Amino acid sequence: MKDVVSKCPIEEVMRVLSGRWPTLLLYYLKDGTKRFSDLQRDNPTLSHRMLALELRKLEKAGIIRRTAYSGYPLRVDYDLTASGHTLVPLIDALGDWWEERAEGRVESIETKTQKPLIKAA
Amino acid sequence: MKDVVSKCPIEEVMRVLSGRWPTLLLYYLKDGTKRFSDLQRDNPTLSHRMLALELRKLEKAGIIRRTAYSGYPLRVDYDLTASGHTLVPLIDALGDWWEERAEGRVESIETKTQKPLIKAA
DNA sequence: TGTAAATTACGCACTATTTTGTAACCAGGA
DNA sequence: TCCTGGTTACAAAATAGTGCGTAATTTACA
Repeated sequence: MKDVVSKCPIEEVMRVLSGRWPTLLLYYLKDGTKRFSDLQRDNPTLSHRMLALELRKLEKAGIIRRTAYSGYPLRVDYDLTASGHTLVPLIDALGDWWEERAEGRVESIETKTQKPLIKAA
Repeated sequence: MKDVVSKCPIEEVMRVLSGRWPTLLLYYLKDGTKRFSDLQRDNPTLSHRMLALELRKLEKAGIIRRTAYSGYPLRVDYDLTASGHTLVPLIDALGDWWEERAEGRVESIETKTQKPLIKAA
């Protein structure tokens, strides 16, 4: 992650979408506006720190929009931008691809050491 | 990464595609068969060990195929499976999406601390 | 009436966990 | 012995979790 200038758009999208949370958040948000605390409740295994970090990242990437209201008890809304909405079907397509290619597969993605198959030349 | 059974296909694809290397390797391989050493040469910033690990992961995910030949200076070929090939355009779509949404943007993805905007309720 | 407590969305410092890099080693064949 | 592809052990680095602090206003309660 030393490269400041990355030439490839794919590398850049992946930098934003990599990890467990970005796509998950995308999914919680695609149905409408949510508050920080909603997202926390929706996913208890995501720490508030991570949530804040991921939300910022997605915001900078122009995928979500953050709206803060002055007043107490404090309130901040998050929702998808237009860009964010166009992203959803692309991610869906990946999910569909996975399911198709997973037909009949039982192997998990766990990395176990395995003996390589040897084919003759 | 405690979840052994992940319900969501999107979560699973992202587990495979997350990080710098998977999509990159996909790109090096989409033009045809490559050997381990080719891939090493193509991307010098990717360590020997990482290359081996990523290749295994992609293989288990059914994206690439590994073919080992018994014979002299040892030789192993990698190429995309049929599934792998159908994945390429989906990743391309993400790249295109990024470029479109990036129009006119100068902001990098660097995470700087920034004061939140306050809107009135 | 005064004051303490609760509320919400984080920031910060510190720790734990995971991922990645380094380097050394291994196996099989000419 | 050298070569290729790969593994293992250990170190370094990146990433994620924990828990406290805070702001400004309302509510709780003696």
